[in-house]
Amino acid sequence: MARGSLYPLVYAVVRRIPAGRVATYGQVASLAGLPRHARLVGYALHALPEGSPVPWHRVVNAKGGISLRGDGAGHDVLQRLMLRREGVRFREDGTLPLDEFLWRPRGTAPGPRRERG
DNA sequence: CCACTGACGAGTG
DNA sequence: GCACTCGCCAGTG
Repeated sequence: MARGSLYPLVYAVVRRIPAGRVATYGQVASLAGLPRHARLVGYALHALPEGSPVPWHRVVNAKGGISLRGDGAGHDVLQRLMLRREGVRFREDGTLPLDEFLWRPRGTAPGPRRERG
């Protein structure tokens, strides 16, 4: 894959994330065919403009937390707000229980699968 | 072109 | 669980 064509791949995967679920940078990167390129995912989302059809707020780090830095626009707070509106709950630590809200596309199961609910 | 930085992840001690 | 290190690619000076 030629360099520079990675962004569209990342966006395509992020758009596949259903509401009420979250995905990690590494997971998105892997699904986009870019394993070990978690940084690229974050960088791609960083380049996303406001009003973009890409649900960037559904992407979190492997710790289930918001890694956003001080954008000055409060995007870090916005992400948590957007997720809460989708039914996602945060822990007191400010992190997310990936065991419950981690997006699990068919076939892949990066997290602990629940048996018999 | 080189060096540093940046929405990260995994391994080691 | 925390701190340190390496890897990966793109952007800026």
